[in-house]
Amino acid sequence: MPELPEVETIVKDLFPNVINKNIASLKVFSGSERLFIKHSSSYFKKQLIHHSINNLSRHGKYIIFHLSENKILIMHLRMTGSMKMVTKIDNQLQYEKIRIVFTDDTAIAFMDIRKFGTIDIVSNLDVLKTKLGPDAISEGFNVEFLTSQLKRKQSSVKAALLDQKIAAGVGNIYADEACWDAKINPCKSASSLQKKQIQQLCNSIKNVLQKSISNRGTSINNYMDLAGNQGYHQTKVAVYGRNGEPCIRCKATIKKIRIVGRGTFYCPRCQKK
DNA sequence: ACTATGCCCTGGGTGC
DNA sequence: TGCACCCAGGGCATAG
Repeated sequence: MPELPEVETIVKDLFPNVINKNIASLKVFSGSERLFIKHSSSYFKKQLIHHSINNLSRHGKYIIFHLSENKILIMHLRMTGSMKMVTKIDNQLQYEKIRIVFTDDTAIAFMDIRKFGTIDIVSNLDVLKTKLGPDAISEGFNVEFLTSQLKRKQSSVKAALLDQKIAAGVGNIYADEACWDAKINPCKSASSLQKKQIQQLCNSIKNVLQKSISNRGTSINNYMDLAGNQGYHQTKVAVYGRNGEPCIRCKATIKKIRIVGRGTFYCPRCQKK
């Protein structure tokens, strides 16, 4: 599932392939109906065609295409969305839902097995600002901000880390990895963390995300990069998906529990409550 | 206002 | 081998 490091990898790879290109057409395949709930596919075609991509950015798990005439295309891959660079004439890929074709006949194919992915066209980024806090690897995400947020949270640390208004881009895998790295029990009440623990947690979140970015993301489940290759970070995870296996720090057995409906992995010895 | 829960969806895994 | 069932979880709507 693409979280911040996976989306970051995709955006970095996508950049040289799309920047300053002009959109010639939008191909819409069957099974893409959910993508077009907010607006019709013809609306999207009208909005996109003849526009150029001036810039590309990311906030949390959202991919942001900055188009000419101040139009903005926002994509979210959710659980199983992926993209691949193809050409206009390539056959439809498996699970391909839409294809954005450029005037040089290259194209972005958007695939999605479970159809949870979303696209939207907006005129400014207000829609993201209202639902997202600072990006977890940005300067805005720091000890002061995290402290102010955790203090007033009436939930577990794990639930707080999954809250995109607190740590935009952190998902289930990196929330668990960060808690393990900071030696904090994910069940612990967020508001009960000591100053030192919050400092450690903030550092751990950034370190865990940056390490994964340098490994081109974690390929557990369906994540693939723009070229269809897996990341390398799945061999580096400390707890996620390792229930029953020994903790790499203290050799105790990793446990799996559920917190706010999400599978949560932790070491009961070095992440005491 | 807040937090928790169910839902969307499909492929892969498990157990009978 | 077949088939029913369960699980994975991001973000949203809804319930409490």
